[in-house]
Amino acid sequence: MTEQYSIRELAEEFAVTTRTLRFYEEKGLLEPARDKQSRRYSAADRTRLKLILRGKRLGFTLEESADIIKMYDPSAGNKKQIQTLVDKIREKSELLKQQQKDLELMLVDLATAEKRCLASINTATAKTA
Amino acid sequence: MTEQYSIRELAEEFAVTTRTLRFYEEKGLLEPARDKQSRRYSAADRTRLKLILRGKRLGFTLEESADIIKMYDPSAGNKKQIQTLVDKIREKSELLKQQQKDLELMLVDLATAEKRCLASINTATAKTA
DNA sequence: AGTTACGTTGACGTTAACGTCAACTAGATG
DNA sequence: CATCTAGTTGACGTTAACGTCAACGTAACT
Repeated sequence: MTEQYSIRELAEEFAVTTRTLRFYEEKGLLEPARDKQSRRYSAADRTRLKLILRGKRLGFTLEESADIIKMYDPSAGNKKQIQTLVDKIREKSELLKQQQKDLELMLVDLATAEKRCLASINTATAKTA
Repeated sequence: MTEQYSIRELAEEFAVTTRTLRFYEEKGLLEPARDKQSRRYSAADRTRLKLILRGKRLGFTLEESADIIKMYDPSAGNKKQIQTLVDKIREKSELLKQQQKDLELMLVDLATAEKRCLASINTATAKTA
């Protein structure tokens, strides 16, 4: 069957515009086949889109997402290229760990802030009551 | 004592440019005092900058960071405003949790990719040896 | 007085990631 | 046949977050 998707199907599924999908193609992040004129997206394209959007949610640029996606490609170049990739992966991991720390801190802060807000509401209500 | 910082001191400490600090001020994120002409940053300004940069690392826009910083302000408005803030906090928390999931997934993926790369290097070395 | 260091306010330039037309094609349908 | 409904390719517009001058102030050395 090798599932196929029209540009609109894929766009709707991931809540992006068709313009976005064409833009990603321009940037070399997607390479859909063609049915005459129209683009036909494969399951692989769908996966790549998923990875791109996950990268976006984490604040990666498209170029960075492209790099990350390349890491999934088993046909990576020669020894030096591979080593470079490994180094990049290590860098990314460090960054991600930092982000996790930041996230935890912020979650704690937000929880504290929420408690303060709720307390403030109660006080206000008590006063008015 | 109430520590004070010049624009350059603060910029260097956080590895940003002075332009960035002035830009944040334009956007209402910082409000340094003035010594004649020059800006004098307080410990509070320093903390806000820290929060802004933490937000940046997590992919928040400056406006979003501004909102988050407001949550730290105990003098938050009336009941409705406070409730709105609480709602925002909840939304943020959900987003952050999603990010954590994304991060974990990506870290797993990167680890797998690294193993593949290393294996690939070994194979290549074995061949050449 | 000259220059060196640090600061200031405009104001225009830049990049990423799309948005938003316009003008066109190709197939399906009343 | 006309008119939807998807799709296409330009090409210019937009926003955020600064970068990059230019032209100037001031305070301290030397």
